[in-house]
This record gives sequence, C-alpha cells and structure tokens, in this order.
Amino acid sequence: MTAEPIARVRRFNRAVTSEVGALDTSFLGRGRPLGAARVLNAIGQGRSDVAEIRAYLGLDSGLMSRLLRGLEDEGLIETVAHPEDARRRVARLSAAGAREFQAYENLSDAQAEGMLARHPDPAALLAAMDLIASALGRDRVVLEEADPRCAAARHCLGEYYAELGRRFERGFDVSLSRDPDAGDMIRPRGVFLVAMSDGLPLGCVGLKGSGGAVAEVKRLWVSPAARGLKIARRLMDATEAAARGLGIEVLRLDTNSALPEAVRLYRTTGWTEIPRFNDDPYPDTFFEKRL
Amino acid sequence: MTAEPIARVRRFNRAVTSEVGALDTSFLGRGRPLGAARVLNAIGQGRSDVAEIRAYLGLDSGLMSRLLRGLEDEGLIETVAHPEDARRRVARLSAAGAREFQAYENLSDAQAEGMLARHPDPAALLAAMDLIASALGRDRVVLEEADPRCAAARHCLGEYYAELGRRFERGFDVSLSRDPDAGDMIRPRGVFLVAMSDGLPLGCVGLKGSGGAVAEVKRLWVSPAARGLKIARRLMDATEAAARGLGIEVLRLDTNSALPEAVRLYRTTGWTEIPRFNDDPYPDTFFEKRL
DNA sequence: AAATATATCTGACTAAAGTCAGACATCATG
DNA sequence: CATGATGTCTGACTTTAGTCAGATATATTT
Repeated sequence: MTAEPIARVRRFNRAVTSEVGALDTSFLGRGRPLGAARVLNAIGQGRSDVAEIRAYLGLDSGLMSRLLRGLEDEGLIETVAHPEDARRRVARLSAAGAREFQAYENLSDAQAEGMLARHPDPAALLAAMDLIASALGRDRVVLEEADPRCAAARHCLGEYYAELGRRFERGFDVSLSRDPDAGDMIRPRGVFLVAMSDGLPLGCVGLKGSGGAVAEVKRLWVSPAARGLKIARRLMDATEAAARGLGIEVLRLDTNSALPEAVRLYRTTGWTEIPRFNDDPYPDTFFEKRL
Repeated sequence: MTAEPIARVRRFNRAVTSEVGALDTSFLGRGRPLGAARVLNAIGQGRSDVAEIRAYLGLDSGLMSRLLRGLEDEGLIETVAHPEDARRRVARLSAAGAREFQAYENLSDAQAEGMLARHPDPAALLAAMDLIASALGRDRVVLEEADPRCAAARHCLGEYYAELGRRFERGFDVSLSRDPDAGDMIRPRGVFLVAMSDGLPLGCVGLKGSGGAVAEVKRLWVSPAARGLKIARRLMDATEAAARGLGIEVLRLDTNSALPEAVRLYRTTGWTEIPRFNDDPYPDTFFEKRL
C-alpha cells in the first residue's frame, strides 16, 4: 500500500460524485424539480405522514406545504387529515403518482443494472458496494426478529453454509448437520434475529428452544461486508435478552476452531467451554452460559 | 447471492448519496455558494482555461462569467487573456485563493481520514473503493510512459512482488530474481508504462531493451481493483507499439504457470511458447513474439 | 374553559442557479 | 480586408430553494 490512503478515498469520492451527479440529473430529466421529485419518492417509499417526510428530507414547513400543493395540482398525490390527529396530514400517491414513481424507480433500476452489466466481475463489484454501504450506514444497522424461513433469513443462512463450506477443510453439508426445526426458532420456543442495513441482511442468529430452561444458540453469521462493526456482539446480546424474556436459564452452543473470531467472541463475553454435548460431526468446541 | 443485485446497487447509491450530500454541505460551510466553490476548486486543481472549466462543470457562459467576477472581487483569483488567443481567458489562484483552496482540500482530507479511521479494516475499505472507482472510471484509464523509479511505478512493482509472493508456493524474493536495471526500461533502450486512473496507478509493464533487436517484456501487472477491464491487453499493445518504434524485432518474456490469466493472455495475442532462455529460478514458461 | 402547544398553510421575502439575447473583441478563412 | 466563427461579457429575465412571520385549526394541559 504505497499510494496515499487519503488520496484513494478522495478518488473514490470524485468517482461516485460524478456518477451520482448523473443520477440526479436523470431525476430532473423527468421535467420535475429535485425538491418535488424527492417528496414524490419519499411518499412512494411508503412515508405518508407529512411531518415525517419533512423531518426525513429536512424541509421547512412552508416549502413542504408548497411542494405538496404542487404535486396535488399535478394530480400525483392526495392528502387527507390524519385520522387520529386532524392537525396532521397524510399523503398518498394517486394512480398517476404511482405510475410516475414507478418511472423514477425504473430509471434507478436501469442505472444500477447498467453498472453491473458493464463490469467483468459483478459479484466482486457487489461485494465492494455492500462493504462501503455498510461502512457508511454502520449506525443504521437494526436488529429485527424474523421467521427463519423468510427471504432475509434464507439469504443469511445460505451465505453461512457457503462460508462453512469454504472454511472447513472437508467442506460442509447441511444435511449431515443437525439442522434446527424452524418452529424451534420462533416464539414461544425461540427466536431468530436478522441484522438489517437499509434492506440488506448483514447477519443473523437463531435461538433454538426446547420448551425447557435450556436453549441453544445456532447459526451466528455476519456478512464479510460488515465484519468488525460489532454486529455479532449486538446479535448475541439481543439473543440473550430474548432468552431471558422466554424464561431460559442456560444457553449452549457448538462451534468449530476453524472459526476463531467466533470462538474469541464467546470467550470474551462470559461463555465457558464445556464438554461435547451432541454428536454433530462438524463442531469441535462447545460453550455454555448461565443467564 | 440471494439478495437482489439491483437492490444492492441501489442501497450503495443511497449510502453514498447521503454521504456525498454531507460533503457538499461542508463546502457550503465555508460561506460560499456551491457554484463559486466548484469553480475555485476546478482552478485549484490546475484547470486554468476558462472554456475548459466551463465545459467541465457544465456552466452557461454568462453564469461562468459572473462566478469568475465574484471570485475576482473576493481577491481569490486573477484572470488574464490567453497568450495565444486573446478571446480566451485563463484564471489562476491568487495567494489568498490558494489558501482558500487549501482549506477546501483540508476539509476533504479530514472527511476521507475520518471515514478510514472509523472502519475496522481500512485496507479492505480502500480495496473496495479502488474497485468501484475503477469500475466507474473505466473509460478514463490512460497509459503513461514513466520512469520505473517514480512513485507510481514503485507502487505497482511493490504490489506486483507482493502478489507473486502470495501466488508462488515458495514465495517470491526479488533479490533472487533478475531485477532489470531501470536504465534498460527507459528510452532509448526500452520503456516503462503505467496505467493511471484519476491519479491512482492500476497497472504497469516494462520493456527491457539491450540496444539490439531483441527485447524482453517484464513486470506486467494489473491491480486486483481493475482486473477484467482489458488493461493488461492495452499495456501489452502499447508496449509492442513502443518496441516497434524503437526498432525492436523480437520480443521475449518469461512467466509462471501459477499466473494462468497472464499465460492465457499471451497465448491469445500472438505469442508462441519457446524453450527456457534464462536461468531465473522463478519462471517456468517462456514466450516469444516477432514484430 | 382558558391557555398553551402543535401542524399546516399563506404571503412576502432573499439567494442561488440557470437561461437567453445581444454586445464586443478577437481569430480564422476565403 | 471582409466575413463569419468563437469566447467572453452584460443586462434582463425565470425557476428553484429556502427563510420568516403570522394566520388558522386542532390537540393537550392546567
């Protein structure tokens, strides 16, 4: 790494600024000023409360009012009083507004698709984008309880299995492992948590309950794009809190010494190593924690 | 990769847009409107011809004229007629303007430094940024003749040696290899080419001449951030052209089967495999091309 | 019920950005 | 040297974004 790190960050900034500038003008390309386009998009994304949009876009109340009136005159939105508080207003897209919003979506999709299509290694490009977006949005990673069979969870589990396949010398085959039943990782028996960053799942963990006082932590995974951001730590803390809420008294987990970051995390967060407690062929290290 | 690729690109766009927005407002933080700040920066970056700046920033001639007048009134720039064409004007920073430009530079540097400092793995972040910036600026990669001892060349060679160290089973030690003399890769004996993308060196190649009709191609390398963009191909084509210009009739090179992309490139671009022609311990494959 | 707080709207304003037509000087070409 | 093209400048204009001070209606608190 001889080249100046700061110069490289600034080169990156220049590159994306000109690209993003092109994106902005494409928004203007639909003959609508940026302010109005931003409000239309905010409404299209599901923000309906006018005050919420105002806070999100950082707009003055007077300006916001005029922008809404303009979109209404164009027939793109409708506003009504909030059912629970008649001072507030809620906005929603009309049929024409939905079409217009979709046109903006299509422009963005086309731009994104073009960028991928032009690159010789789209997977590498996506990995780099995920890394940067996760770094910039590190404060906006939220943990959500999810069904282990939902799309976000399946994405995480797929990546988790693929990574075990790469890291274990003899690969990894889920069918040989004791794949937990989804029902055991849903309330009231257990929970499944996904770490989401602006729509992209970046990590997961499962708490597999049995109905008794002992439960198992399974499937802890964090995307390579987000390692070092303390997401695993947050997932584990949230799992423990959920376990306490379910009346669980003892947590157990199995892992493998080929995953040293995981082992290190357990050792530094109050887990104690215990003898093997199952006959799964993959794990070689076992931990327990009393809550 | 279950998650929608296009959704991931758009997540990246959102993340950098808000970051770049924050950068823009920091420019406004110095009490100067964005237009004037952009012109000042363009001049600071060495663009002096007014027409060129106008084209670069996409400004109307009237607006440009007023922005220049404003900066002149502030005492930040001076404009004079172009020495070869009195219709055109050239602008340059005054001492006060240079200080003001430096203040903007420092803001940008601090922002870049902060981004790196906040990340757990700056090297990975930089690699991702290089990859994306190279992908976005792929059309702006230019080949330049350089001294093999200059900073850009040394950067490339350092990365090249490091990569050989990783790819060869027994590592790589330059001192055991036949390191060409810099003088042999400079005109009139040879050339050294560097592929530059907005200031960052992305690849290199050396033509090592001996004064005779036979010369050797050495040190072909392309940054992992820019693989697949046909830079190696362009470097080799430029090398051949330069060799022809130097009156060279036969090119040779040695390589290693641990570098299959390189071997594939040579095979598909008119090189023919020949018997070993040196006793360097590292190469195991040898090629020749008649010009 | 009165006082206060909140959310939106309206009118009057400013700053910045951008557009357009024409003036002017200079250069290139026949 | 006349003609047309080019680059900059000026004045008059519009659009967009944003600010601020009330006005109005509704909710919350005392």
